Amino acid sequence: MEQGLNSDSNAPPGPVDKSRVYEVRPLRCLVPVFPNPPGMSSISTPNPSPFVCVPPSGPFPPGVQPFYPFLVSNDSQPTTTGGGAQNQSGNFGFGSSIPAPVPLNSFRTPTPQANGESSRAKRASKTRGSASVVIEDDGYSDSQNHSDQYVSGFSMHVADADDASNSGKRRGRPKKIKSGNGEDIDVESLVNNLLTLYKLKEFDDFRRSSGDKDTTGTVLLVFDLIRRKLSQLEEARDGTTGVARRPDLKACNLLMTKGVRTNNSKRIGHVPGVDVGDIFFFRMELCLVGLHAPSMAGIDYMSVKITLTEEPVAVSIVASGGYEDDDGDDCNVLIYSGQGGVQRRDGQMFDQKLERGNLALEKSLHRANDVRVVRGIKEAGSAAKIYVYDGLYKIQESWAEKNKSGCNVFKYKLIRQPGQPEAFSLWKSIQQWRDGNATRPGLIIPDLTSGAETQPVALVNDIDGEKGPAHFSYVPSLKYSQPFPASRPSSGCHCLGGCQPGDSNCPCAQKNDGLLPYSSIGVLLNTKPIHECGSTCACPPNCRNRTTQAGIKVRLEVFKTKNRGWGLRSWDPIRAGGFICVYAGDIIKVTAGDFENENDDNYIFDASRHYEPLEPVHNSAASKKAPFPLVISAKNNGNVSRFMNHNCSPNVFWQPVLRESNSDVFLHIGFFAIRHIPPMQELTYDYGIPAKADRGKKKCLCGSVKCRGYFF
DNA sequence: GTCCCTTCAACTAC
DNA sequence: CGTAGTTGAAGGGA
Repeated sequence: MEQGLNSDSNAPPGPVDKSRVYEVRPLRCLVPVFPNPPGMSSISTPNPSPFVCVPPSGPFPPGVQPFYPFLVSNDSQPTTTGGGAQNQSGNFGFGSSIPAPVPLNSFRTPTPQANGESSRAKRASKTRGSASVVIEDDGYSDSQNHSDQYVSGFSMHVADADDASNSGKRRGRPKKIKSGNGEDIDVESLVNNLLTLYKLKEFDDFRRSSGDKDTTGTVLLVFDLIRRKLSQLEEARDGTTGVARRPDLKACNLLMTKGVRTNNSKRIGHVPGVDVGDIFFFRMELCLVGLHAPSMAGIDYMSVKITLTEEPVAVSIVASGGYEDDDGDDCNVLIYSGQGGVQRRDGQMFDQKLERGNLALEKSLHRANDVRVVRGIKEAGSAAKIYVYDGLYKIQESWAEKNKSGCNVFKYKLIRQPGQPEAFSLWKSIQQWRDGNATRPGLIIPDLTSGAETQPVALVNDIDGEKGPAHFSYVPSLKYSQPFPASRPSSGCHCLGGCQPGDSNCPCAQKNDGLLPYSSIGVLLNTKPIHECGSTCACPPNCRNRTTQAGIKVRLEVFKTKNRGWGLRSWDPIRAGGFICVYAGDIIKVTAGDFENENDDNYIFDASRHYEPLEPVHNSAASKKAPFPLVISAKNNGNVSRFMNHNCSPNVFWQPVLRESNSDVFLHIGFFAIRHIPPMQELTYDYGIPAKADRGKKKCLCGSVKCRGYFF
């Protein structure tokens, strides 16, 4: 299955260790031994010896000791005299006694029969499905208060969850949600509609077991749509506090029970449809695409049959800072702690055991199979954790050491396999650029906006010697001299603390079908033209219904592409639905009629063009019907969006954003992420096809499989 | 199949 | 902003 251990031509230089023993016979016949004194990390030794396997009775190579750290019972180790690690936790050795062969599964935890009473008590206190809330807030913290008001039709609670006490009774999973006026809102049908829309009804076993980019993309997309919809609906109910609400779990569960998932079967190595560098915002997303199956656990493993016996091997890990891992400078090295050793309830620590994931990692060390690594990143200033698929690693060595509580912890040193795209290391680099600890290579200007935006926008060229794009004036927004006329006069809202999702009296929410179009962190929830608050609204500038007015929130850079001139990309990860920027420039047309691009202006935004429906964006074709003919030129005046290139498979789309005041309507163009966009991935959108598509046609170099071959 | 257990979540409250 | 407390879902294993 996998190549031999030392066949890797890219292995780091160093003497080949002939003492390594690679037994074909089952490992249970071998005893792992460690070359270093117990408790000492081999990282710190000048010439670390590799982990070796020898027969349990010896002979041992010089400097190695038998490793029996966590013996749990005497009967599994008949010849020891010390009675196991509990009695001699400071000493991994065996003094003068040499142990007899012990199967590795002897290290497994004995079944906790003695704890029957406590587990019974735990069981009795556990109720199920009794939360009074089913539809959730958006996954990210909302600094604004929930409204206390009910919104008719959107306030929800679990239909059968009137009993929140610990009665001990188990309840079935509620499938329906009851609105405030007693009307059932069927989440099932909501989900079913989405599945039909995205053709996930006929999800076959092949797609389920083995994915591709389309499949993973669609599954993640529908997950996020459900999650966001649940959030939006829940926000519209009254603000229940003190209830842990997890739309991510519910969205995942809905999909899982319908079999909408991919890469269902575990595998060693890459997962089809997931690229190195792809980012995720929830652990459940890792489950759904088969990158990492456990919903919480850090180590995923599978059983592999070797000749007669089966043994576990690790397939993926999530390194998320849950244990006291060393955070070294080398992004290609990961020191990973084994699992267990801590009681989640009270934080009590005890020795880790060579079982489950730990055993699998140990086996994977010997089998030298690839292990996928997902890095969890906690961004400063953000409560959110982001997961980055960092590609394939191999386990180089393992050892045990004592943690701060004096308990034994397994450690595994993983080495990133060479030849993979930058992923986690890129995040580290960006962090350095941001902190000023390193200069962005190829940096020309730190901020080409000269402070016009809330975030600096770097100008970078690490391709050739060109010093920048042709001159233009940076303007952060669209300046109207002549707004569009409103069909009916609009009065602003009176939401002094900002528009709240539960406020049925807010006229701005009403314009958006009663639901605010943005989540609390500015993620777009709608697929219709957005009605934002305008100048006659009383809400403050940080109102969430002014998301596109608040300016750019991500750190962007304008960079020289290889073959498509200048482009735009982001240092920050961008969530699906996340706001990026508006299209700024000069309005050159606000009246009906065909627009003729007579000056071969390459910086035209034309809302009246035809746009192919974006499969990933629900109802995108309908939403692209801008209510007014708007043509913007960013040739002389513009913002970052003038650098966004065309792509036939874009990762950004635009939405009409309407801001009304009295009898005036100001139409703006907001750009949002179609899917999660990792840092430094070029931001592109579909330029669309003008009504007169006979001139100005340009050769498209987007390189996507769906490339039309040209753009305008 | 069921039930129980474990688990580098994600949230809210203080 | 740290952390303590709360509620969890999936999958392994018995």
